[in-house]
Amino acid sequence: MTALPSSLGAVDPTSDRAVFRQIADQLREAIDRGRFAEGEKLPSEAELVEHYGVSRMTVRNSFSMLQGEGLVRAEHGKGVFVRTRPPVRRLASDRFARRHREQGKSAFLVEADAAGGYPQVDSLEVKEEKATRDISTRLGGSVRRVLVRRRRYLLDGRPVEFATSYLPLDIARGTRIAEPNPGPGGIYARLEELGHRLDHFDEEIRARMPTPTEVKTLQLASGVPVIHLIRTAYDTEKRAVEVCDTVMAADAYVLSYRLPAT
Amino acid sequence: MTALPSSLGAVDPTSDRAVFRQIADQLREAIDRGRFAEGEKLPSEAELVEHYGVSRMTVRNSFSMLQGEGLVRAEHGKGVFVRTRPPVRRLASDRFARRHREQGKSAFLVEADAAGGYPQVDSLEVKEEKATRDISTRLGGSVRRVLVRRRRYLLDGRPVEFATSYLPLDIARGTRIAEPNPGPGGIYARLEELGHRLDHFDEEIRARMPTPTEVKTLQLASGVPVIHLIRTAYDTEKRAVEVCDTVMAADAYVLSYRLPAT
DNA sequence: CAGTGGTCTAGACCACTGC
DNA sequence: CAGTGGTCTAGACCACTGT
Repeated sequence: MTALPSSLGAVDPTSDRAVFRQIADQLREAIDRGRFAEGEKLPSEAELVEHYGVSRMTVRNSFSMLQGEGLVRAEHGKGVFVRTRPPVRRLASDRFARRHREQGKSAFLVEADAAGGYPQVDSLEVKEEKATRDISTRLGGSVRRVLVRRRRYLLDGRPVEFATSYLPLDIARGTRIAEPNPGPGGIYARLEELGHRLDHFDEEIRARMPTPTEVKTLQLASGVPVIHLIRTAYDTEKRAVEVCDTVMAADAYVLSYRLPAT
Repeated sequence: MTALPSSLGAVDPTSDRAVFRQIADQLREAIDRGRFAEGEKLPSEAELVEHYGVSRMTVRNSFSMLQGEGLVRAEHGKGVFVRTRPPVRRLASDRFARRHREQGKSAFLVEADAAGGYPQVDSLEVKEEKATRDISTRLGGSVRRVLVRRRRYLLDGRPVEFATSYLPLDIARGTRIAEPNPGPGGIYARLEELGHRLDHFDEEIRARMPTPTEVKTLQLASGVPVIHLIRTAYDTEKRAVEVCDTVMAADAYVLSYRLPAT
């Protein structure tokens, strides 16, 4: 018996529960009980191999489970660590309020202010494209080509959100919206200046596991889902003037909405 | 060379990209391109072992990746299949509208109507408990004990949602709310009859990987996250009258909200 | 350098499925 | 029964980390 820094028990090879699951159970419980603190290193694979008297694959299989649950992260050459919860951004339902736009603040800045982090925007791309069927439908059905604005948002240097906006060409072409920097208050402020007074936004929310591309772009740890939000902006004439497709690292966000009871 | 039903290529063992990742990439691309349709069986482990000339562990590692991404599911003794997308429930932001309550419909029934599925509720538990700090805070801070209502919702026989409601005892004790079946229109209808006219709801939304308990309760496939929604109901006197903690299978839901632009 | 996790092999036995 | 995935062993070599 090695004297592990923790008090992990033994496994029962005759149990119905697979050995690697038993080991994962014990580690998970130890983490939940605070036996291993956030950011702390778990016993190495070699230590667990010796402690439990199993092969390395079995131990790795256990770690693999815990990674899939988002409980731990492995660092090559260093060890396996209990995942720390990153600071979250709370998206309030007033984040598109006109008073913010009139103060020259874009929605992302409003949120960053609230979170107290340092906001950045990068990998900006602005171009014209053919609208997909879905985007065309959301924009009212008759839109063929759109202005596309892609950008990635970072908070304190960490990528947290990847967003793509689609606007009908007859609205956006040749305006400040078609420039990389749309100016104070963001594109919603520009839309209102162009006479499209905003009435409301519809937001659709899904959650799923990220694609490999999203894992790269958002530098996601394994076991972290993404929140996929599709927002459509409507002006007071009931016209859809923008669709924004956003993918967010789920561990960095809490969305917040207020619903009327009437 | 075996003649696989698909046209999967070869792998480059000298590449920087690990062999099991290359295999996963090829399978993922084949799936994305529709080379394997939804619900279709992928080549067996043995077939891929022979096709790529690698060991079984390497192939299993590839499958493991795709499972983590929610792309495929393995069925013991049958094979590995492309995951089918279940019908989703769209939760509209008017699901708590008074007009529905007045028609005797609970929110879940309203949604099920819209989705066209067959709704069920099971594992109902109603009891009094000590409030956690978090629940107490959400209910205004001074609440010690609460009435707790736990239930699981099923759609067409599949568990999709697990919900727990917390209500202050001075409101709920001795009323129909404390009974397993609260009657037509659900507990919100009873609250209004008791004089707590509802004003609005605040909803907090998170997404994360499920705990092992949630995997069991919701019969979740691997690679499926959960949406965690915490709703607080307020009456017209600004009092929090209920907190509802809901965990949903993310592949079965699209949440939908309308935000004012003002 | 020693210690860590990342990848891979070549087997083995088991449990589940469908014929 | 043959075919499938589930689990496990006992090695091997590699790349990355910190001293």
